[in-house]
Amino acid sequence: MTDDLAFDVFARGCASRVTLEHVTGRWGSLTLGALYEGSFRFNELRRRVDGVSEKMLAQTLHALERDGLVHRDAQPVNPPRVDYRLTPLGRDVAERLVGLITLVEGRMPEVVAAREAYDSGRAAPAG
Amino acid sequence: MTDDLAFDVFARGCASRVTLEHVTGRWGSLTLGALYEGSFRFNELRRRVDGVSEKMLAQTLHALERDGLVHRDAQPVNPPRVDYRLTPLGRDVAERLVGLITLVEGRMPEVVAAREAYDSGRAAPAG
DNA sequence: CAGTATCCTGCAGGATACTG
DNA sequence: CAGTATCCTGCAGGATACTG
Repeated sequence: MTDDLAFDVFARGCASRVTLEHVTGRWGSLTLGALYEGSFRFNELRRRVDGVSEKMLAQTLHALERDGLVHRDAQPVNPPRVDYRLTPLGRDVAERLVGLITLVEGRMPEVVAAREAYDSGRAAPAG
Repeated sequence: MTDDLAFDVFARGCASRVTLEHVTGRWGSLTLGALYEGSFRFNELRRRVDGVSEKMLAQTLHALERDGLVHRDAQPVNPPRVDYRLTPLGRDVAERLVGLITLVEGRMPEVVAAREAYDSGRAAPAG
């Protein structure tokens, strides 16, 4: 019974699935990664989050803000100035995310070796 | 300078980006989560990974196997029997993934509260 | 600057049928 | 059982133009 918990928790936990997708999704993870470095304005983020479009960055930031991971600080000046930064919750999440990323990064030699073994096994099967 | 490292590492590290997407993607994360519980056959996994199609499970397992995260054990019997389980590398990655998931799961009350605050702020702005 | 609105397209991924 | 092959569709997400 107990060994089902860890899995069930994210296979069925629908509300958290949505948040998890915001966190681990392509733009979500990159945005959290960028904000882990500090506070940035919208267009600074656009430059940091390589390849993101205006639309997707806006959409991503809304999702993360709504989930309480990112704080949006809009200063009532002209021209507008809006700063984004992680909330304490966002920082905790980003920390774990960066930990996962760092682990995978550090193990890429193993991954690359596995890929080569896999590909050569396929190219010349059974030998 | 040093504060750029953690971010650059995954913004630009293309090879790892691909692996990261396998790990954090919808079916990849669920499959790793399932295999974190133990070893399973193809159709057992289909039942455990809720909502996955044959095609996507096959595709996901290939990617994870090629990355060296999952081991495929095909026994030469009839009818065929194939067991999938995590490699040591896969286990390390799944551990961090489950850690991230567990963190988000545990903090969902905060997320839900943030959403309610966000939504009511939108419904009745400035108040 | 910090976005929103609209249009459009490629491809993730589902459904279905078939195979060793 | 453990897949592969084919067809098809919805929507993620890009491009472009516009706004407070």
